[in-house]
Amino acid sequence: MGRPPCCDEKGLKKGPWTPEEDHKLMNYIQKHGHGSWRALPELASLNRCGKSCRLRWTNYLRPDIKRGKFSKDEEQTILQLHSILGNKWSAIAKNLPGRTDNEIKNFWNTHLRKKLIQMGIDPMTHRPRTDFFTALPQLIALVNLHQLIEQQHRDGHTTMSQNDEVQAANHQYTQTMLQSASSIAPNPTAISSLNSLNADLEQISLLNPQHMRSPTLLESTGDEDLARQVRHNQLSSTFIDQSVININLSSDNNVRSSERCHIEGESRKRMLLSQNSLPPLTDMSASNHCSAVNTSKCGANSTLLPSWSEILLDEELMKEFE
DNA sequence: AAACTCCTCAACCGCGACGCT
DNA sequence: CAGCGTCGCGGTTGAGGAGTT
Repeated sequence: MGRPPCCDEKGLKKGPWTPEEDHKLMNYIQKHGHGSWRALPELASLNRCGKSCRLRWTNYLRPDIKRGKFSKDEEQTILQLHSILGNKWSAIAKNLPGRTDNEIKNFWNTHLRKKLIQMGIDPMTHRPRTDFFTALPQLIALVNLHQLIEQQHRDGHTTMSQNDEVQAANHQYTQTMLQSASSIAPNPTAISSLNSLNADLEQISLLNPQHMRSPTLLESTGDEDLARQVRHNQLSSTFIDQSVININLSSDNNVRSSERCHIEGESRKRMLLSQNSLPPLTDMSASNHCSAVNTSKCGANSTLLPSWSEILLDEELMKEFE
């Protein structure tokens, strides 16, 4: 059986709308309202199907549509709502006045999704990806870079530059990632290659004990920039460790959820980070306390634990935390 | 300048939900 | 309750513009 595509009947026009068609549709709806979309094309003298008219109106011609680039605030709202609602574009659009579900969907697919992937965050779960093997080339490049720095060091540079120290801090982070990856490696070959890489890293660390300094110690000796970098890396290491041991914080989150709904978004994020409390790595869509229903009660910006994407894509917050 | 690739976004398609009879 | 019509949603496509070689 199956339903015939609506535009196939009567040879109705498809494809891009002309200014004349737009004008007809706008005029008709402004005078009469859209009424039945099915009946509208004939009444408005348009050789289009009702569906096409509805889409053109809701996504393009509606007078309250906001066009142009998405602001940082809008971006953060989309991230937050997507972490709760998933691909419920129309529900997300309800919290962004003037934006259509189609526009948000396009923005997500062309910008935000890619951005999250680049940052190592799974765009569906909003959690750091645990498939470390896809990141191995970058890790190896980091090791190579470090070896280059080592070489320079041995060649007579007795003090490390700021950049060297930052690289060293990155190295410490890399090492933690590799240790974590080893423990979840899916097969013996992968474990072996990771162990070998990790052994190399340990060698490098032994040669350069500064790399393993604590941020507190670094601060006390005046290396505040490096201390910040190390702290940043330790934050990253923390979530990787969490992923490995798969801590399920969902029940705890459920208890605290209603309180969190009342805390304003930004201060909430800062508070959580200052307490060294991080979002869970398990699936939030299932564990999350503030469902779509609660979202409407609490408002778009103050409902939930921040997701990883919210934290990591909030440039201001990350600057502060570093 | 031409050819090619990549990216964006308007529009389409198919399906499920819902309301009416 | 079943059948039908309509609407709205989410996934996907492809035209055309932008950028690169």
